Amino acid sequence: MNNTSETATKIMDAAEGYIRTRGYNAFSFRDIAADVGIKTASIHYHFPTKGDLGAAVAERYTERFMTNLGPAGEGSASQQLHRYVDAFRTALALEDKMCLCGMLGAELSSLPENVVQLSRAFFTKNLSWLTAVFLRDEKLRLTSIDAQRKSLKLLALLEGGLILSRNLEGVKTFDQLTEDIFE
Amino acid sequence: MNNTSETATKIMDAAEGYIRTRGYNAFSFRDIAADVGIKTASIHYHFPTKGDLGAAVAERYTERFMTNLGPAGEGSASQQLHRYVDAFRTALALEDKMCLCGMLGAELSSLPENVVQLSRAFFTKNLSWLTAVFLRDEKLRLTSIDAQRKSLKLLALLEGGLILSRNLEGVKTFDQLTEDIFE
DNA sequence: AAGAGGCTATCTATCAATCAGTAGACAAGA
DNA sequence: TCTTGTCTACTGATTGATAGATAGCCTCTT
Repeated sequence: MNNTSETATKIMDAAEGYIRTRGYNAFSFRDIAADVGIKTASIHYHFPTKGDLGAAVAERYTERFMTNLGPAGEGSASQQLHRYVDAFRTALALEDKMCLCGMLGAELSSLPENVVQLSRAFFTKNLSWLTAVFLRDEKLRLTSIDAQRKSLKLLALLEGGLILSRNLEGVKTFDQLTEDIFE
Repeated sequence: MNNTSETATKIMDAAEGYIRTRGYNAFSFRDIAADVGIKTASIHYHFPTKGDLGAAVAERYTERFMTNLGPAGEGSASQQLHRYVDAFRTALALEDKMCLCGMLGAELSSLPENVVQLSRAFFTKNLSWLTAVFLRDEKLRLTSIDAQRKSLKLLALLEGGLILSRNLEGVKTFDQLTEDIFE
Protein backbone atom coordinates (compact mmCIF):
# COMPACT_ATOMS: atom_id res chain seq x y z
CA MET A 1 0.00 0.00 0.00
CA ASN A 2 2.78 2.39 -0.93
CA ASN A 3 1.08 5.28 -2.73
CA THR A 4 4.28 6.68 -4.16
CA SER A 5 5.23 3.56 -6.12
CA GLU A 6 5.26 3.72 -9.89
CA THR A 7 2.05 1.71 -10.23
CA ALA A 8 0.25 3.78 -7.62
CA THR A 9 1.26 6.90 -9.52
CA LYS A 10 -0.10 5.52 -12.78
CA ILE A 11 -3.36 4.60 -11.05
CA MET A 12 -3.70 8.10 -9.63
CA ASP A 13 -2.85 9.63 -13.01
CA ALA A 14 -5.60 7.63 -14.69
CA ALA A 15 -8.14 8.35 -11.93
CA GLU A 16 -7.35 12.05 -12.00
CA GLY A 17 -7.85 12.12 -15.74
CA TYR A 18 -11.25 10.47 -15.49
CA ILE A 19 -12.45 12.65 -12.64
CA ARG A 20 -11.39 15.83 -14.40
CA THR A 21 -13.18 14.95 -17.61
CA ARG A 22 -16.14 12.77 -16.59
CA GLY A 23 -16.50 13.08 -12.85
CA TYR A 24 -16.01 10.80 -9.85
CA ASN A 25 -19.09 8.70 -10.51
CA ALA A 26 -18.35 8.08 -14.16
CA PHE A 27 -15.28 5.89 -13.94
CA SER A 28 -14.73 2.39 -12.65
CA PHE A 29 -11.84 0.29 -11.43
CA ARG A 30 -12.08 -1.49 -14.77
CA ASP A 31 -11.36 1.73 -16.65
CA ILE A 32 -8.32 2.39 -14.53
CA ALA A 33 -7.06 -1.19 -14.75
CA ALA A 34 -7.32 -1.15 -18.54
CA ASP A 35 -5.40 2.12 -18.78
CA VAL A 36 -2.61 1.09 -16.45
CA GLY A 37 -2.41 -2.47 -17.77
CA ILE A 38 -3.14 -4.31 -14.54
CA LYS A 39 -6.12 -6.13 -12.99
CA THR A 40 -8.75 -4.43 -10.84
CA ALA A 41 -7.66 -6.41 -7.79
CA SER A 42 -4.24 -4.79 -7.98
CA ILE A 43 -5.79 -1.36 -7.64
CA HIS A 44 -7.33 -2.43 -4.35
CA TYR A 45 -3.88 -3.39 -3.13
CA HIS A 46 -2.72 0.23 -3.50
CA PHE A 47 -6.03 1.91 -2.68
CA PRO A 48 -8.38 -0.28 -0.62
CA THR A 49 -11.56 1.57 -1.64
CA LYS A 50 -12.62 3.96 -4.35
CA GLY A 51 -12.92 6.63 -1.69
CA ASP A 52 -9.29 6.10 -0.71
CA LEU A 53 -8.25 6.51 -4.33
CA GLY A 54 -10.34 9.66 -4.69
CA ALA A 55 -8.87 11.11 -1.53
CA ALA A 56 -5.30 10.34 -2.59
CA VAL A 57 -5.91 11.96 -5.97
CA ALA A 58 -7.45 15.06 -4.38
CA GLU A 59 -4.59 15.39 -1.93
CA ARG A 60 -1.90 14.98 -4.57
CA TYR A 61 -3.67 17.41 -6.89
CA THR A 62 -3.93 20.10 -4.24
CA GLU A 63 -0.32 19.68 -3.21
CA ARG A 64 0.94 19.83 -6.78
CA PHE A 65 -1.27 22.80 -7.59
CA MET A 66 -0.04 24.83 -4.63
CA THR A 67 3.56 23.87 -5.28
CA ASN A 68 3.33 25.01 -8.89
CA LEU A 69 1.93 28.34 -7.73
CA GLY A 70 4.82 28.88 -5.38
CA PRO A 71 4.68 31.08 -2.28
CA ALA A 72 2.12 33.92 -2.43
CA GLY A 73 4.91 36.36 -1.55
CA GLU A 74 7.05 35.55 -4.58
CA GLY A 75 7.45 37.99 -7.50
CA SER A 76 4.97 40.76 -8.19
CA ALA A 77 1.28 40.43 -7.38
CA SER A 78 0.41 40.87 -11.03
CA GLN A 79 2.84 38.14 -12.01
CA GLN A 80 1.32 35.80 -9.49
CA LEU A 81 -2.20 36.48 -10.69
CA HIS A 82 -1.20 35.72 -14.24
CA ARG A 83 0.38 32.53 -13.10
CA TYR A 84 -2.77 31.57 -11.23
CA VAL A 85 -5.13 32.12 -14.14
CA ASP A 86 -2.70 30.34 -16.41
CA ALA A 87 -2.82 27.23 -14.26
CA PHE A 88 -6.50 26.89 -15.16
CA ARG A 89 -6.03 27.95 -18.76
CA THR A 90 -3.35 25.39 -19.44
CA ALA A 91 -5.46 22.49 -18.18
CA LEU A 92 -8.24 23.58 -20.49
CA ALA A 93 -6.07 24.32 -23.52
CA LEU A 94 -3.83 21.25 -23.45
CA GLU A 95 -6.14 18.55 -22.15
CA ASP A 96 -9.68 19.94 -22.07
CA LYS A 97 -9.82 19.14 -18.39
CA MET A 98 -11.72 20.66 -15.50
CA CYS A 99 -10.15 21.62 -12.22
CA LEU A 100 -10.27 18.41 -10.17
CA CYS A 101 -11.87 20.07 -7.19
CA GLY A 102 -14.29 22.07 -9.31
CA MET A 103 -15.64 18.76 -10.52
CA LEU A 104 -15.60 17.13 -7.09
CA GLY A 105 -17.15 20.25 -5.59
CA ALA A 106 -20.06 19.98 -7.98
CA GLU A 107 -20.61 16.30 -7.19
CA LEU A 108 -20.37 17.07 -3.47
CA SER A 109 -23.45 15.20 -2.27
CA SER A 110 -22.51 11.92 -3.90
CA LEU A 111 -18.95 11.71 -2.59
CA PRO A 112 -17.37 9.98 0.43
CA GLU A 113 -16.89 12.34 3.34
CA ASN A 114 -13.08 12.43 3.23
CA VAL A 115 -13.09 13.37 -0.44
CA VAL A 116 -15.50 16.21 0.31
CA GLN A 117 -13.19 17.54 3.01
CA LEU A 118 -10.15 17.43 0.75
CA SER A 119 -12.03 19.21 -1.99
CA ARG A 120 -13.07 21.91 0.44
CA ALA A 121 -9.46 22.20 1.60
CA PHE A 122 -8.36 22.90 -1.97
CA PHE A 123 -10.74 25.84 -2.11
CA THR A 124 -9.70 27.33 1.22
CA LYS A 125 -6.01 27.00 0.39
CA ASN A 126 -6.54 28.67 -2.96
CA LEU A 127 -8.52 31.47 -1.36
CA SER A 128 -5.82 32.06 1.25
CA TRP A 129 -3.15 32.19 -1.44
CA LEU A 130 -5.17 34.56 -3.61
CA THR A 131 -6.06 36.82 -0.69
CA ALA A 132 -2.37 37.12 0.23
CA VAL A 133 -1.55 38.06 -3.36
CA PHE A 134 -4.31 40.64 -3.59
CA LEU A 135 -3.24 42.18 -0.29
CA ARG A 136 0.27 42.59 -1.67
CA ASP A 137 -0.96 44.44 -4.74
CA GLU A 138 0.14 48.03 -4.28
CA LYS A 139 -2.18 49.44 -6.92
CA LEU A 140 -5.27 47.97 -5.33
CA ARG A 141 -4.67 48.78 -1.66
CA LEU A 142 -7.43 46.47 -0.50
CA THR A 143 -8.72 45.81 2.96
CA SER A 144 -8.50 42.24 4.17
CA ILE A 145 -12.21 41.69 3.60
CA ASP A 146 -12.12 43.15 0.10
CA ALA A 147 -9.16 40.97 -0.79
CA GLN A 148 -11.07 37.93 0.44
CA ARG A 149 -14.10 38.81 -1.66
CA LYS A 150 -11.99 39.48 -4.72
CA SER A 151 -10.39 36.06 -4.28
CA LEU A 152 -13.75 34.38 -3.94
CA LYS A 153 -14.97 36.04 -7.10
CA LEU A 154 -11.91 35.16 -9.11
CA LEU A 155 -12.04 31.51 -8.07
CA ALA A 156 -15.76 31.30 -8.85
CA LEU A 157 -15.19 32.93 -12.22
CA LEU A 158 -12.47 30.43 -13.10
CA GLU A 159 -14.35 27.33 -11.93
CA GLY A 160 -17.52 28.41 -13.70
CA GLY A 161 -15.43 29.59 -16.60
CA LEU A 162 -13.99 26.11 -17.14
CA ILE A 163 -17.50 24.65 -17.32
CA LEU A 164 -18.69 27.26 -19.80
CA SER A 165 -15.53 27.07 -21.89
CA ARG A 166 -15.75 23.30 -22.25
CA ASN A 167 -19.38 23.62 -23.36
CA LEU A 168 -18.95 26.61 -25.65
CA GLU A 169 -15.83 27.57 -27.55
CA GLY A 170 -13.00 26.26 -25.38
CA VAL A 171 -9.97 28.45 -24.80
CA LYS A 172 -11.51 31.25 -26.84
CA THR A 173 -14.34 31.50 -24.32
CA PHE A 174 -11.92 31.23 -21.40
CA ASP A 175 -9.81 34.09 -22.72
CA GLN A 176 -12.87 36.31 -23.12
CA LEU A 177 -13.69 35.59 -19.50
CA THR A 178 -10.28 36.41 -18.12
CA GLU A 179 -8.92 39.14 -20.37
CA ASP A 180 -9.59 42.08 -18.05
CA ILE A 181 -9.06 40.67 -14.59
CA PHE A 182 -5.61 42.26 -14.49
CA GLU A 183 -7.12 45.75 -14.87
CA MET B 1 -45.14 7.72 -23.45
CA ASN B 2 -46.88 10.97 -22.60
CA ASN B 3 -44.29 13.07 -20.80
CA THR B 4 -46.80 15.55 -19.42
CA SER B 5 -48.74 12.96 -17.39
CA GLU B 6 -48.73 13.18 -13.63
CA THR B 7 -46.38 10.23 -13.24
CA ALA B 8 -43.97 11.50 -15.89
CA THR B 9 -43.86 14.81 -14.05
CA LYS B 10 -43.06 13.12 -10.75
CA ILE B 11 -40.31 11.11 -12.44
CA MET B 12 -38.79 14.25 -13.92
CA ASP B 13 -39.06 16.05 -10.57
CA ALA B 14 -37.15 13.27 -8.84
CA ALA B 15 -34.54 13.04 -11.59
CA GLU B 16 -34.00 16.79 -11.60
CA GLY B 17 -33.51 16.76 -7.85
CA TYR B 18 -30.90 14.03 -8.05
CA ILE B 19 -29.01 15.60 -10.94
CA ARG B 20 -28.90 18.99 -9.23
CA THR B 21 -27.53 17.61 -5.99
CA ARG B 22 -25.51 14.53 -6.95
CA GLY B 23 -25.07 14.62 -10.71
CA TYR B 24 -26.31 12.60 -13.67
CA ASN B 25 -24.13 9.57 -12.95
CA ALA B 26 -25.04 9.32 -9.28
CA PHE B 27 -28.68 8.32 -9.48
CA SER B 28 -30.37 5.16 -10.69
CA PHE B 29 -33.80 4.14 -11.93
CA ARG B 30 -34.22 2.46 -8.55
CA ASP B 31 -33.76 5.77 -6.73
CA ILE B 32 -36.39 7.40 -8.90
CA ALA B 33 -38.80 4.47 -8.63
CA ALA B 34 -38.56 4.48 -4.84
CA ASP B 35 -39.25 8.22 -4.67
CA VAL B 36 -42.22 8.15 -7.02
CA GLY B 37 -43.62 4.90 -5.63
CA ILE B 38 -43.55 2.83 -8.82
CA LYS B 39 -41.36 0.10 -10.30
CA THR B 40 -38.31 0.77 -12.46
CA ALA B 41 -39.99 -0.78 -15.49
CA SER B 42 -42.65 1.90 -15.34
CA ILE B 43 -40.04 4.62 -15.73
CA HIS B 44 -38.93 3.03 -19.00
CA TYR B 45 -42.50 3.26 -20.24
CA HIS B 46 -42.39 7.05 -19.92
CA PHE B 47 -38.70 7.51 -20.77
CA PRO B 48 -37.24 4.60 -22.76
CA THR B 49 -33.63 5.29 -21.76
CA LYS B 50 -31.80 7.23 -19.08
CA GLY B 51 -30.63 9.59 -21.78
CA ASP B 52 -34.23 10.30 -22.77
CA LEU B 53 -35.05 11.12 -19.16
CA GLY B 54 -32.02 13.36 -18.84
CA ALA B 55 -32.90 15.18 -22.04
CA ALA B 56 -36.53 15.70 -20.98
CA VAL B 57 -35.39 17.09 -17.63
CA ALA B 58 -32.88 19.44 -19.27
CA GLU B 59 -35.47 20.68 -21.75
CA ARG B 60 -38.12 21.27 -19.10
CA TYR B 61 -35.61 22.99 -16.82
CA THR B 62 -34.44 25.40 -19.52
CA GLU B 63 -37.99 26.21 -20.56
CA ARG B 64 -39.10 26.86 -17.00
CA PHE B 65 -36.00 28.89 -16.24
CA MET B 66 -36.46 31.18 -19.23
CA THR B 67 -40.18 31.53 -18.57
CA ASN B 68 -39.53 32.59 -14.99
CA LEU B 69 -37.08 35.23 -16.20
CA GLY B 70 -39.61 36.69 -18.58
CA PRO B 71 -38.72 38.67 -21.72
CA ALA B 72 -35.34 40.45 -21.59
CA GLY B 73 -37.10 43.69 -22.52
CA GLU B 74 -39.40 43.71 -19.49
CA GLY B 75 -38.91 46.21 -16.62
CA SER B 76 -35.60 47.95 -15.96
CA ALA B 77 -32.27 46.35 -16.76
CA SER B 78 -31.30 46.53 -13.11
CA GLN B 79 -34.53 44.81 -12.08
CA GLN B 80 -33.91 42.04 -14.58
CA LEU B 81 -30.36 41.49 -13.36
CA HIS B 82 -31.55 41.20 -9.80
CA ARG B 83 -34.16 38.71 -10.90
CA TYR B 84 -31.52 36.71 -12.73
CA VAL B 85 -29.12 36.44 -9.82
CA ASP B 86 -32.01 35.67 -7.53
CA ALA B 87 -32.97 32.66 -9.63
CA PHE B 88 -29.63 31.08 -8.71
CA ARG B 89 -29.69 32.31 -5.15
CA THR B 90 -33.11 30.85 -4.41
CA ALA B 91 -32.14 27.38 -5.60
CA LEU B 92 -29.14 27.47 -3.30
CA ALA B 93 -30.91 28.97 -0.31
CA LEU B 94 -34.06 26.87 -0.32
CA GLU B 95 -32.84 23.52 -1.57
CA ASP B 96 -29.03 23.60 -1.66
CA LYS B 97 -29.19 22.72 -5.33
CA MET B 98 -26.90 23.44 -8.25
CA CYS B 99 -28.06 24.82 -11.55
CA LEU B 100 -29.06 21.72 -13.53
CA CYS B 101 -26.99 22.68 -16.53
CA GLY B 102 -24.04 23.77 -14.43
CA MET B 103 -23.92 20.20 -13.15
CA LEU B 104 -24.50 18.62 -16.57
CA GLY B 105 -21.99 21.01 -18.10
CA ALA B 106 -19.34 19.80 -15.70
CA GLU B 107 -20.10 16.13 -16.42
CA LEU B 108 -20.06 16.87 -20.15
CA SER B 109 -17.81 14.03 -21.30
CA SER B 110 -19.83 11.30 -19.61
CA LEU B 111 -23.25 12.31 -20.94
CA PRO B 112 -25.31 11.16 -23.94
CA GLU B 113 -24.94 13.50 -26.90
CA ASN B 114 -28.50 14.88 -26.81
CA VAL B 115 -28.16 15.83 -23.15
CA VAL B 116 -24.93 17.67 -23.95
CA GLN B 117 -26.64 19.65 -26.67
CA LEU B 118 -29.53 20.64 -24.43
CA SER B 119 -27.16 21.72 -21.71
CA ARG B 120 -25.25 23.86 -24.18
CA ALA B 121 -28.54 25.34 -25.37
CA PHE B 122 -29.30 26.46 -21.81
CA PHE B 123 -26.05 28.41 -21.72
CA THR B 124 -26.53 30.10 -25.09
CA LYS B 125 -30.11 31.08 -24.26
CA ASN B 126 -29.01 32.52 -20.94
CA LEU B 127 -26.19 34.45 -22.58
CA SER B 128 -28.54 35.88 -25.21
CA TRP B 129 -30.99 36.98 -22.54
CA LEU B 130 -28.25 38.56 -20.41
CA THR B 131 -26.67 40.31 -23.35
CA ALA B 132 -30.01 41.85 -24.29
CA VAL B 133 -30.46 43.08 -20.72
CA PHE B 134 -26.94 44.55 -20.53
CA LEU B 135 -27.42 46.31 -23.84
CA ARG B 136 -30.59 47.95 -22.51
CA ASP B 137 -28.77 49.31 -19.46
CA GLU B 138 -28.56 53.07 -19.99
CA LYS B 139 -25.90 53.63 -17.36
CA LEU B 140 -23.50 51.14 -18.91
CA ARG B 141 -23.79 52.04 -22.60
CA LEU B 142 -22.01 48.88 -23.69
CA THR B 143 -21.03 47.76 -27.15
CA SER B 144 -22.49 44.46 -28.28
CA ILE B 145 -19.20 42.67 -27.70
CA ASP B 146 -18.77 44.12 -24.24
CA ALA B 147 -22.30 43.12 -23.33
CA GLN B 148 -21.56 39.58 -24.47
CA ARG B 149 -18.40 39.40 -22.40
CA LYS B 150 -20.15 40.81 -19.36
CA SER B 151 -22.84 38.15 -19.75
CA LEU B 152 -20.28 35.39 -20.03
CA LYS B 153 -18.53 36.60 -16.91
CA LEU B 154 -21.71 36.85 -14.90
CA LEU B 155 -22.86 33.38 -15.86
CA ALA B 156 -19.44 31.90 -15.07
CA LEU B 157 -19.40 33.69 -11.73
CA LEU B 158 -22.81 32.29 -10.83
CA GLU B 159 -22.14 28.71 -11.92
CA GLY B 160 -18.79 28.67 -10.17
CA GLY B 161 -20.35 30.54 -7.28
CA LEU B 162 -22.87 27.78 -6.69
CA ILE B 163 -20.09 25.20 -6.48
CA LEU B 164 -18.06 27.28 -4.04
CA SER B 165 -21.08 28.22 -1.94
CA ARG B 166 -22.18 24.63 -1.53
CA ASN B 167 -18.66 23.71 -0.41
CA LEU B 168 -18.02 26.68 1.83
CA GLU B 169 -20.61 28.71 3.70
CA GLY B 170 -23.71 28.42 1.55
CA VAL B 171 -25.82 31.52 0.93
CA LYS B 172 -23.40 33.64 2.92
CA THR B 173 -20.67 32.85 0.40
CA PHE B 174 -23.02 33.39 -2.52
CA ASP B 175 -24.01 36.83 -1.26
CA GLN B 176 -20.38 37.85 -0.90
CA LEU B 177 -19.87 36.84 -4.50
CA THR B 178 -22.78 38.75 -5.90
CA GLU B 179 -23.09 41.84 -3.71
CA ASP B 180 -21.45 44.31 -6.08
CA ILE B 181 -22.45 43.11 -9.52
CA PHE B 182 -25.15 45.79 -9.63
CA GLU B 183 -22.51 48.54 -9.30
C1' DA C 1 -77.08 -2.71 -24.16
C1' DA C 2 -73.49 -5.94 -24.82
C1' DG C 3 -69.29 -7.06 -26.04
C1' DA C 4 -65.02 -6.87 -28.90
C1' DG C 5 -60.84 -4.61 -29.60
C1' DG C 6 -57.40 -1.37 -28.56
C1' DC C 7 -54.93 1.89 -25.73
C1' DT C 8 -52.66 3.35 -21.36
C1' DA C 9 -50.10 2.43 -17.59
C1' DT C 10 -48.63 -0.40 -14.49
C1' DC C 11 -46.87 -4.76 -12.81
C1' DT C 12 -43.76 -9.32 -12.24
C1' DA C 13 -39.87 -11.48 -13.58
C1' DT C 14 -35.76 -11.56 -15.59
C1' DC C 15 -31.60 -10.33 -18.26
C1' DA C 16 -26.57 -9.64 -19.18
C1' DA C 17 -23.33 -6.41 -17.83
C1' DT C 18 -20.99 -4.01 -14.58
C1' DC C 19 -19.90 -2.46 -9.97
C1' DA C 20 -16.60 -2.32 -5.79
C1' DG C 21 -14.51 -5.38 -3.06
C1' DT C 22 -12.38 -10.07 -1.07
C1' DA C 23 -9.74 -14.50 -0.56
C1' DG C 24 -6.02 -16.74 -1.49
C1' DA C 25 -2.36 -18.54 -4.61
C1' DC C 26 1.95 -17.30 -6.52
C1' DA C 27 6.39 -15.34 -7.81
C1' DA C 28 10.28 -12.32 -7.15
C1' DG C 29 13.44 -10.15 -4.24
C1' DA C 30 15.41 -9.01 0.30
C1' DT D 1 11.62 -16.68 5.44
C1' DC D 2 9.20 -12.47 5.13
C1' DT D 3 7.57 -8.61 2.26
C1' DT D 4 5.83 -6.67 -1.86
C1' DG D 5 2.99 -6.74 -5.62
C1' DT D 6 0.47 -9.04 -8.84
C1' DC D 7 -2.56 -12.50 -10.30
C1' DT D 8 -6.96 -15.78 -10.75
C1' DA D 9 -11.30 -16.49 -9.28
C1' DC D 10 -15.03 -15.18 -7.10
C1' DT D 11 -18.90 -12.66 -4.48
C1' DG D 12 -23.17 -10.17 -3.76
C1' DA D 13 -25.17 -6.08 -5.09
C1' DT D 14 -26.58 -2.88 -8.52
C1' DT D 15 -26.96 -1.15 -13.20
C1' DG D 16 -30.12 0.07 -17.32
C1' DA D 17 -33.11 -2.36 -19.98
C1' DT D 18 -36.57 -6.00 -21.92
C1' DA D 19 -40.53 -9.35 -22.33
C1' DG D 20 -44.81 -10.27 -21.41
C1' DA D 21 -48.92 -10.46 -18.33
C1' DT D 22 -52.62 -7.75 -16.44
C1' DA D 23 -56.04 -4.47 -15.27
C1' DG D 24 -58.75 -0.32 -16.25
C1' DC D 25 -60.75 2.53 -19.48
C1' DC D 26 -62.50 4.32 -23.86
C1' DT D 27 -64.52 3.65 -28.43
C1' DC D 28 -66.53 1.42 -32.10
C1' DT D 29 -69.53 -2.21 -33.79
C1' DT D 30 -73.12 -5.24 -33.58
